[in-house]
Amino acid sequence: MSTVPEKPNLDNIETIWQEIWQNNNTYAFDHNAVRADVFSIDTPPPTVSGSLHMGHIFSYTHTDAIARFWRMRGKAVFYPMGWDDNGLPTERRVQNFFGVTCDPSVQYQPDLQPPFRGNPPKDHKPVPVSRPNFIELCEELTAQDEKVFEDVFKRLGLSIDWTLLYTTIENRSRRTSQRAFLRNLARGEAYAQEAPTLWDVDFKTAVAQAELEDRDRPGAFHTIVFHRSDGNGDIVIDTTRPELLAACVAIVAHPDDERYKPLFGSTVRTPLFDVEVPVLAHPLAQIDKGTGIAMICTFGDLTDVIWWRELQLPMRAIIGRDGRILSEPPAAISSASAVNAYGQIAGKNTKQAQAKMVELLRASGEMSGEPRPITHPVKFFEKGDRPLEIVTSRQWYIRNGGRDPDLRNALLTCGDNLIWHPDHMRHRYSNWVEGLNGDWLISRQRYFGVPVPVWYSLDANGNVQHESPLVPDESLLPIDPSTDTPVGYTPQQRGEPNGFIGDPDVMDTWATSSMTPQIAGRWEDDNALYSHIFPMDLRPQGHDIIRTWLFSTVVRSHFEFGILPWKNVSLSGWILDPDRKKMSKSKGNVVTPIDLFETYGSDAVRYWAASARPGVDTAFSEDQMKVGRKLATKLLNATKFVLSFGDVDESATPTAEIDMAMLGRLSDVVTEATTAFEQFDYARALERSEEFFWWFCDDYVELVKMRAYGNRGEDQAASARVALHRALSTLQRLFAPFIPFATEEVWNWWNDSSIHLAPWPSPQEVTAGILGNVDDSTLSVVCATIALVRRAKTEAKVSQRAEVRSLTISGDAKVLQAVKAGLGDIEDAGSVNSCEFIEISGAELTTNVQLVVPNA
RNA sequence: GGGCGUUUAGCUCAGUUGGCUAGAGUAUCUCCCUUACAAGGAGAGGGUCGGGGGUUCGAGUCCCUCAACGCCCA
Repeated sequence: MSTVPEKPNLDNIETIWQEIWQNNNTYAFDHNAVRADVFSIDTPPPTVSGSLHMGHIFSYTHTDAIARFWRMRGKAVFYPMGWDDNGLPTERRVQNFFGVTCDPSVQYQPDLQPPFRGNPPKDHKPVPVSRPNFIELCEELTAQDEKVFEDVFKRLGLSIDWTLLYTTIENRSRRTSQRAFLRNLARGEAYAQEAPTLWDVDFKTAVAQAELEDRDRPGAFHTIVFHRSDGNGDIVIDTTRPELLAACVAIVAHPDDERYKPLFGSTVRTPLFDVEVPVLAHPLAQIDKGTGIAMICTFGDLTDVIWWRELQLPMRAIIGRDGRILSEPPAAISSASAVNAYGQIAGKNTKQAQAKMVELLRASGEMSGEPRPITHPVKFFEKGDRPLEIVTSRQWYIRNGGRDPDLRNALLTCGDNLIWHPDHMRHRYSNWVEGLNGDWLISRQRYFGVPVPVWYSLDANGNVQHESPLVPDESLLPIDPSTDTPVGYTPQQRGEPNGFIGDPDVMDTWATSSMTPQIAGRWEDDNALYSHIFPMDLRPQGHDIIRTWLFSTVVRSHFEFGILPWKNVSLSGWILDPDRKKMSKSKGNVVTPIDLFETYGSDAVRYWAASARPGVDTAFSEDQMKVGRKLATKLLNATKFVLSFGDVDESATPTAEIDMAMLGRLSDVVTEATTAFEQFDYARALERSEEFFWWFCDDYVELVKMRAYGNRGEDQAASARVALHRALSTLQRLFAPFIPFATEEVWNWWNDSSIHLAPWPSPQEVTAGILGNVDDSTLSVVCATIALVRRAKTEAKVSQRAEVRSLTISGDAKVLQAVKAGLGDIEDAGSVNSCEFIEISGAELTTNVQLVVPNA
């Protein structure tokens, strides 16, 4: 028994159904389902201190459509959500909100009250709090942000099982991350090393290769005169960083450079600082760059690091972690005038130091000519505002193949074995892995993150014993070495001779995010669950984080389990504004999702997203949302029409050729949509279903409408009605993954349970009971005939309702036979009073329409 | 500099191993209040498939080349 509203509409359906789904646990994962019956998704956890934008709406809709398809296919869908609240963006937000700063040396204080909750005055000096207290404040603040995110995603209609929710900073995530790290450490996959490290002087942290970006910056070549030690003249070199002259350890030219070949092996003295440095050959020196000979400093750029390592040069660092020139000169700078020169740059930032060096070199006559401006690429932290410096420090690394060809090949094979959607995205992965030039630096000199879970013992003199870190038992995780005490020590021994200290650093956010399958699947906390969902079926994500999130997850899974973390990975494209520019806040062209939900409805916004083919950059288009809204409205009205005939014997079989042919076409559509979905091509599934649906409404329904009302007798009506029912049921289910609210609404008019738990339609059920092949050409000819009648009426500028006095149809025998099979429907739909047939052998379908002329 | 992608109607895009006259939506124009739907329907016009070359009986589709745009990496 169906209940159809008098005037169906889409108002408020999001609110209504989202609450019902929540109360009925419609999307609950079945924890008892065995692996073969599960479809598991490694959902990207959005950064909660940011905001949800159209890019999120876009890509999460794609995943949701896929999740809904597999759920209807009978899979237990493991579809968790996570919030990424671990990391720098949250840290900054929390500092600004509460007026605190994190200081790992401070003691934990239970029930700490921050000085402010929002808007601290500008002159407020941040209050230092312990790392555990800081994390508590982060959790308090992110909880608010997370509620907003949750509401948006629910409004969008994501079929998440919210009981599986995780955050990347909560206890469970910290435990998982630390456990994985300790196992990496035990197996030698993680190690600490003192090494030159790219350093952001504002954030005061090391950064990894994956977080770098090149930015073109203005610079200038300065020509500086070095003096040959043997007194036989000078050598002029070009450098963009004269302020690093005091850090110079050698000068270098290309081994084939005839100009400098005779000088290799000799030495020169640096201007001002009078340090003797060798003239060396290395293939990375560029013959055509500047004078072709460069100074090597510790360190101006990554090439300096390579030269320093490969040519085994001494260390003469002059830049500190604050980005300023160190107060003490390197030991090699010894003469009084050299020390004096150094004193004039000590304490300055690099820009000030450069100006001073230029001044000094000019005064001494050791700079030739004026600086020559150039534009060159400079390394930046992707979130940073100043060029990175290179400082030497002790850092933790996880091996990633950057220094080990065997591991690199193994990880390349991992990429080869993944199924990529779209396939060409696999090149992004292999390009990245092939270009790695070092291991993955995971320590960050930050606070709000997962602490590196180790301590170090101190010897009798209080020296740190880095070579033998103290590690906690896994059962104690998560720990914070800044407040927890290692086994065998007392808290009072922290920092004392023969005592201990904690590692002060936290891990990179990717070191935790790379564990999302393990965090969501409760690895080691609930191994039964984990075995049901891992390795996962799908990792959906943006292609911008292939080098970070995707790659790091592959690395961790490779080390811990020796297998890929997922079978499939799908990459969504970018959202472009109508000018085909990438949408971004700074351009001011960002639209708020909630406003669009209000204006067009969630289904309409989803329709726009789902129309975009996998991986393709897509223009933001409100027009497309309007089309989506039309589709949803049309489905409501079509449903109202089909259900208006009352209950239908669902077990009956259509008998009219037209009806059977329509179902034959629909059955093909089901096959195509199913195949497309199985290949993760939701857009194709939608397109095929939609194309059929509009044809169904415009042609088929119009053809059979009068017959369904009973114009041609009860048997004929029954055939049309059962065909309409079957088609409707099928179409509603085909659209369910895309427009979940509207489909649930209409399904609810004639079914008791949720459409989202209904079985995905099969081609067999659509054509059940229809024996033998139905000749589709009958339907084609009938539709073509009625189209010709419509055109005649349009050309005569009369209503489609106008009567046709007589319709003459010509064509060959086959055509006429087809027309006759659907003649009743043609006459009804075209208001045709009488028909004549003219058989012409081999002729195509033609018609002659004689209209009833009004008032004639 | 290396890699990848895109280029089809005014706009947004389909077009699967080469195969009927290259399609859809949208926009534009014309007509129609028609008993599921005017938040609708019927119809029309609109394309040198980025340029050039090649393979083939046949190329939007395959090959070569050039160009523009976009992304990734160095």
